[in-house]
Amino acid sequence: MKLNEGVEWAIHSCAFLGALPPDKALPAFQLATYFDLPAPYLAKHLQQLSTAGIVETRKGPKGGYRLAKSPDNITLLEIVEAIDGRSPCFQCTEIRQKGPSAAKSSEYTRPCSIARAMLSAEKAWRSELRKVSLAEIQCTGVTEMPQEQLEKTASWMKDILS
Amino acid sequence: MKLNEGVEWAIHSCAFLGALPPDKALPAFQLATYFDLPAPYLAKHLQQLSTAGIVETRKGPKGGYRLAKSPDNITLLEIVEAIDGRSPCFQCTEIRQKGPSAAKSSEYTRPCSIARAMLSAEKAWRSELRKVSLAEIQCTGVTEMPQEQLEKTASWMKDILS
DNA sequence: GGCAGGTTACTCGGATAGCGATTGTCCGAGTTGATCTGG
DNA sequence: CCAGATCAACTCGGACAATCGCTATCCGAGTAACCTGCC
Repeated sequence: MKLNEGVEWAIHSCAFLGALPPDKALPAFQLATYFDLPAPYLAKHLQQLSTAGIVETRKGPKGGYRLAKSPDNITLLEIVEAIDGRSPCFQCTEIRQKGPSAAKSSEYTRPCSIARAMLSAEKAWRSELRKVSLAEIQCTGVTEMPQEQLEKTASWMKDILS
Repeated sequence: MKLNEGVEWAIHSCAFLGALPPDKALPAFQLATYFDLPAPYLAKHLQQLSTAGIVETRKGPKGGYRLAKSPDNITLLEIVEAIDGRSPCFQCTEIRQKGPSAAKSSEYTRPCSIARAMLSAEKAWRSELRKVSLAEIQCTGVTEMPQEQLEKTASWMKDILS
C-alpha cells in the first residue's frame, strides 16, 4: 500500500505548469531542474500525464509541457490515476470459492462482503481526492510559500522563458 | 497503490476463526487447506496478526490460532494495518524545499498543502475501514453464504476439531 | 487404580531464496524556429 | 528588402537495465498431550 513516488512529482509539476503565462511551455528538463529531480524519470511521468490528457506537449524549440485545461477542471484524483493507474488497490481473488467446502460458482450471486467493504473505503478515498482541484492546490501553495521563494521563482521563470 | 494480497487472506482467516467454538484453536495448516492457500505464506501473515494482538496462539498438540478478542472489538482497519503496515501511503519528500528557488528550511512552517490533501483522503479511507467490525463481516458473510457451503463447512469443522 | 516422569509429536516463530514491479536511464523520431540564399 | 527553402537544434516518445519489496519456503525452538511404569 504505497503510492507511486511519481505522484508527488506530478502534482507539483502540474501546479507549477499552471503558474506559467498562457501559451508558454516548459521542457521536462527545466521542470526537473526546478525541483531537483532526475530528469528522464520525471519525463516518463509527464508522458503519462500527457496520455491522460492533463497536460499537452509541443515539440521542437520553445516547446515543452503546459496544462491542457483549466486548473479548475483538474482534480487531484485525475493526476493520481494518471500516474498510479485506475485499478482498485484491493483485488478480491474469491478465495471463498476455493477449498474443500466451496459450493458451485453459480451459487455466489453478490460480491464478497469483504470486497464490498474494502471497495467502499476506496471509494471514499477517491471521493476526497476528487473534491480537491488543482486550482485550490495552487492557491494554497502560493499563499503559504515563503516570500523568498516567490521572488526567486519569479526571477528563475523570467530567465527560462526569455 | 496495490494492497498486500495477504490482507484478503487475513480478513477471511479472522472471520473464520471467529466462527470457531470458544476455547478451540485451528492450526495454520488447516486454515490454508480450507482456503486452498500456500500454508507457509499464510502462516507468515498469521504471525503478523499475532504480533498485532488480533489473534493469539497456542503451541503444541491441539494448538493453533484463535481470536484474541471479541469480533465486535476488531475492525477491518486493525487487520489491514497489521498486515500492510501503518505508514501512510503518500510520503511527502518536501520537493518544494529542493531546487534553485527554495528558501531556508525554517521558512516552511505548515506541511505542504499537497501532502495535507493526500493525507486527508487517506484519513477518510482509514475512517471507513474503522467503521466496519469483524462481527459485521461475519454476519453478512454467513447470511449470504450458499446453503451448500454452510453445510460442508460445518461438517469439515467437525472433522478437524474432533 | 492413580500419579509422576519421560517421550513424542505437533505447533509457532524467525531466518532464508526467487520473482515481479517500480525506479532509473538511454537513444531515436518528429517538429519547430532560425538562417541563408535568391529574387 | 522580402519570400521560400534548407538546415540544425531542440523536444517528446518509447524501448532498455537495476534495484527494492513482495511472494514463497524452509527448518529450529518450544510446548502440551500422551503413554508407560511405578507406587
